[in-house]
Amino acid sequence: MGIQVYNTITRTKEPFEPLEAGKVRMYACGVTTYDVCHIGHGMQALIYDVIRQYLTFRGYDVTYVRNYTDVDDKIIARANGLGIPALEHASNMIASSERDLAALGVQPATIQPKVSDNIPEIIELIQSLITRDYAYEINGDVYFRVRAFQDYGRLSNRNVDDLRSGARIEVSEHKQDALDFALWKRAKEGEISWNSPWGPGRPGWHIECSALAMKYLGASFDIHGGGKDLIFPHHENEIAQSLCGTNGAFSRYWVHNGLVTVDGRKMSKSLDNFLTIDDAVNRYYPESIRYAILRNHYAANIDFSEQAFYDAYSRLIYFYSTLAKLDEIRATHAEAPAGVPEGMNPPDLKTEFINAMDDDFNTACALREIGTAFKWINDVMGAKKPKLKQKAWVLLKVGDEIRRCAAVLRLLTEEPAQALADIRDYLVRQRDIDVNAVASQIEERDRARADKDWQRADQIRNELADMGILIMDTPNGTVWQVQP
RNA sequence: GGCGGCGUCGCCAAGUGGUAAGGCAGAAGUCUGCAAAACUUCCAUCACCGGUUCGACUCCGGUCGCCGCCUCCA
Repeated sequence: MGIQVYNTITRTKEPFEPLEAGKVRMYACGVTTYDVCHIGHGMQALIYDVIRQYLTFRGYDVTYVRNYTDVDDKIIARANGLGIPALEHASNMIASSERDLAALGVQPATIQPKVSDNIPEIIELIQSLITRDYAYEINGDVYFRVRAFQDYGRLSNRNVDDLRSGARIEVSEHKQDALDFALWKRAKEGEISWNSPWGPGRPGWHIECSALAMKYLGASFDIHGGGKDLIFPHHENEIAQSLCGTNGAFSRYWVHNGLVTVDGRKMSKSLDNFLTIDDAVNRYYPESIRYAILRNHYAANIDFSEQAFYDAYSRLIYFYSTLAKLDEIRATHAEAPAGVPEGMNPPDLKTEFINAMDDDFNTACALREIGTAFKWINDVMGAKKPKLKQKAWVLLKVGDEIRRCAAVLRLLTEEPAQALADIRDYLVRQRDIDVNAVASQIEERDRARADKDWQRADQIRNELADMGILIMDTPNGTVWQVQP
């Protein structure tokens, strides 16, 4: 059936067909770089990274642009507070954001342009809007004439008269109409500014995304994404500016991700209920955060709780433990036999994965299919029927398929033994567990077991269990994991 | 007030006009010295009330509750 995408502008799921065969051009709104990123930003970045990655997996040549809005009121205010230039502060925050996303395991976009590097393009677009009479200048400010654009409100399903009745529209004596929004803001005392045909100033919000998207992707492109909270006014305004300022169609598909909530409320700086990415990756194994995000559909809000991360740990331990067993098999059964032994029915993971992801990037269903494949491996691995020698090759093949699919989701990319050790370290730190004490307990238990002193051995195991330590006796000795 | 969305098993979470994926937790079993891990089995009728339909959790109307946007926001 091909890829289906839910398009906000039509409020339906549509077949995805890029403008240019084999190529996808996509844009996602990045962050305004005035402060460190919280996991809501991390979730947004991960979602579009995964969408990009999936489209690549499906054979498209993807160009993915994610901007940095590094010129903005809040940046200026914050920088003034710190006593440093606005762009310097923005640059610090960009660096911080890139460190955060790297730590989270999110890959950078193809192009990550900054507003401050693209002022001429912005001015040019504003100029074009003025020429076409969609914008006007007053005292060094330039505003977009909202009522001049017939289709205004189409994305967010609003009509201008409803907006007018809204109580909280900013009043400005300069605007011709309360709905009009700023394209260019005249510089105030001591503010960072650029020269323009309307005097020194800086871009308003919204215009940068239009200019950057069209500069790097063309006046018409395929996908535009962002958080649900940007639908209005940000994306609505982007559409207005872009369509009115050029002859292009701007974005064809509008994708909006859900938000991270805390106790049901949106995570945001203003509510002061945010968890920064930096804190999050220190507290939780980063992949567990990615898992916790991707087990939901991207458009759903996610309410993070400790439980969400424990669930993620359980699954990751299961996944990596299985992969670790496969690694052992690989080490001892390298050769590939002729084919699949009689009676074995390995899952066609790739097909199931594509079916799941084609349906509006349903990562929740994709993870179910990955889980099913793992279960199959464990089932076959534990079975006596085909000898390991015969089935090893098939097991490894399915394992490789799992890793290829999971990699699209930015999951299971680590070396299994290392991942298991790292997960344990995270849990050890979080629970404040004394690793040396655990080790000596286990040694003592091993001695008791060697003496067949089962009572003592079980007593120690129970003590460890009370601390949340799970003991596993394997042919290669006793290993332990922290109960998530 | 306007616009949009949500309410599915104890918890998390998919989904569909034809009698509800998956995960966590729980129960039983296989395995094990005993466990753990792994595997097997069991575990919901989809907020409420109407309507359309042969048939709705899925469509329509209403009620209740929650959330987002309309101001900066991923």
